[in-house]
Amino acid sequence: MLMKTAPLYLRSADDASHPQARACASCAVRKDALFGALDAQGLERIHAHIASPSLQADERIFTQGQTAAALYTIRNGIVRFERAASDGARRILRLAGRGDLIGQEALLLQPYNDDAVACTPVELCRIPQHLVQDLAAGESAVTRELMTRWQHALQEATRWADDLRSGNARRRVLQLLRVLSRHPDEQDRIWLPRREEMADMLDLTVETASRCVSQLRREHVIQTLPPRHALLNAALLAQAVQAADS
Amino acid sequence: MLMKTAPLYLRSADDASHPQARACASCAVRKDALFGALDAQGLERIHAHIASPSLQADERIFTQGQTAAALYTIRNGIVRFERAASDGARRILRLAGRGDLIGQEALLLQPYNDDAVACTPVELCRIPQHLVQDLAAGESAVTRELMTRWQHALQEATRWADDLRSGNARRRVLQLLRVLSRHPDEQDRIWLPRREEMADMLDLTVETASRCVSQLRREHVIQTLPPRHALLNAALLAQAVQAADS
DNA sequence: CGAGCCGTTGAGGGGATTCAAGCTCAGTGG
DNA sequence: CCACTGAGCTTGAATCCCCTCAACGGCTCG
Repeated sequence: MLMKTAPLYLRSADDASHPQARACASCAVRKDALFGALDAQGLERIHAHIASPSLQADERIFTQGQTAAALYTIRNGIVRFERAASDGARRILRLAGRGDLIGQEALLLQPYNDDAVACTPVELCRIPQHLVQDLAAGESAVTRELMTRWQHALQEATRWADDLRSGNARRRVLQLLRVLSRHPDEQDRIWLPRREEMADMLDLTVETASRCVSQLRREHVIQTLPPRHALLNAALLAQAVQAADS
Repeated sequence: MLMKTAPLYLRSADDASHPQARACASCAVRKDALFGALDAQGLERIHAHIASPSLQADERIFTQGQTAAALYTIRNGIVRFERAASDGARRILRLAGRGDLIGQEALLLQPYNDDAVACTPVELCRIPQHLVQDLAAGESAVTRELMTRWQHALQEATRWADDLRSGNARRRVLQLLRVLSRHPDEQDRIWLPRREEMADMLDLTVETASRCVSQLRREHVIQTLPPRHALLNAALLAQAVQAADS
C-alpha cells in the first residue's frame, strides 16, 4: 500500500495533529497490541476516540453483566477476572497482563462475563466498541460467526474452571451433571462418563467420583442406565446444586 | 442481495448439484453452525470441500501439537478436550457438543492446543483451514489480530484450569508463581497476591496458601518483599515445579 | 496507642486419597 | 452351557492433606 506521508510511528512525536496520536504512536506496547497492525491512516482515524485511563490496585475496570461499551488493551499492570459465587465466595478465574486484550465480548454486543479488577496499578487503552466495528466493517458474516464461537469456547473454558474445579467433590459432581444435562439424547437420557473420566474432569479419584454418584443415586437425583447413560431428576438436581453451593 | 435461483436450502434435496450440497443443505445443525450465515452462493463454493466424518466413542479427532489443517463443527455427540500431564495423568479440560466449533486454532496456523476425543459416537463437519481463509479473505489485519487475541484468552483460561486448579496445594502455589513470573516489574520482582487472593485463585483457604508460601520461603524458592512483592529463584522454582508434578 | 488488616502458626477434625477386596457384566473358549 | 477372565464399579478401612477455629505478631493509620 502506498502512503502519502511517512507512517505515523516514524514521525517525531510533535508533528502529530492530535494529542492522543502522540500517546498512541509512542505507546510501548503498540506493536504487541490490537492496533499494532494498523497503518498511519488507520491510526489517524481512531486516535481521537481512544482514552488511556490509569487505575490503582483494586479499582474495577468493568463489572459482570454490565452492557459492554468498550474493550481494553492492558498497557501495564496485572488485571484479574473474578466472579462472585452464589454463597458470596469470590473466584478468580484468570489473570491478564501487558499486551492482553480484555472485554472482547463488547464486540459481540454481549454483557461482560466477569468483573475485571486491577491487581496492581494499571494503565489501559480504552477502545470504544463502535470503533472496532467501524474498522472491521468489511468483515463477512462468517467472520462474525467465528468470533462468536471463539467467545463461546472462552466462556465454556471459564465455566469449567469455575464450576467443575471448585468446591468439594459432591458439588463438582453435581455441576458436571448439570453440564451433561445440556446434551441429552433423543430419549432425554444423558451420557454419563466412566468414573475414571469423571475423575479426570473433576480432579478427583475414581473412588471419590464413584462414592458421589452412588450417593446421588440413593438420593434419587440420578438413575444410572449402564452402559454409560443415566436419567436425571431435574428438580432434585437443581435443588441439590442449590444446596451444595450456598 | 438478489439471487438467480432459490436458496439452496429451499430446493428439494435432489436438485442439488453435488452430493455434499445435499448433506449441507439438510444438515440439522446448519442454522446453528459456523456457515449458518452463508447464503446459497457461499454454500455452493464450499460444499465440495467439506467432509462429514463419523467417529465412535474414544476415537481421536486431533492431537495436541499436530499442525492444524482443519476445524470441525460438531453435528452430533460429545467431544472432550484433554491433555496429558507430565506425570502421565490425564486432565480433561472441557467438553464440546452439538453446534460447537472446535479446532479454531487452525485458522491462525497454530498447532492444536489439546487432544480432542469423542466421548460418544460423534458426527462432524470437517472444514479445511484454507476454506475459511478464502471466505474471510476480505478480512482486515485488525480482524486477524482480534482472533489471535481471542485464542490467546482461550489458552490462558484453559491453562488456568489445568495448572492452577489441579493437584495438591503446593503444586498449585508453584504454578501460580510460574504464571506471575511472566509479569515481572522493572526490577524483576513479581507481584505477589494477598493470601486471600491466592486462595480465591487456587480454591484453597488463606491458611493453606500462607503455609505453602512460608514453606517455599524456607526452601529459598521465594523471597517475600512486602508489600505484595517478591523475588523468585528461577532455578529452584523450576526444580520444585518439576518435582511437584512428576 | 488502640484498631484493624494481613500474615503466620498451632491443634483438632473432616473429607479426599490410598490400598484393598469384592461385585457385576460382557466376552471367550472349553 | 458354564467356568474363566478382565474391565469397570462399588464399598470399607486406614492414612493423609486440607480445612476450621483460634491465637498471636507486625504493620499502617487514624
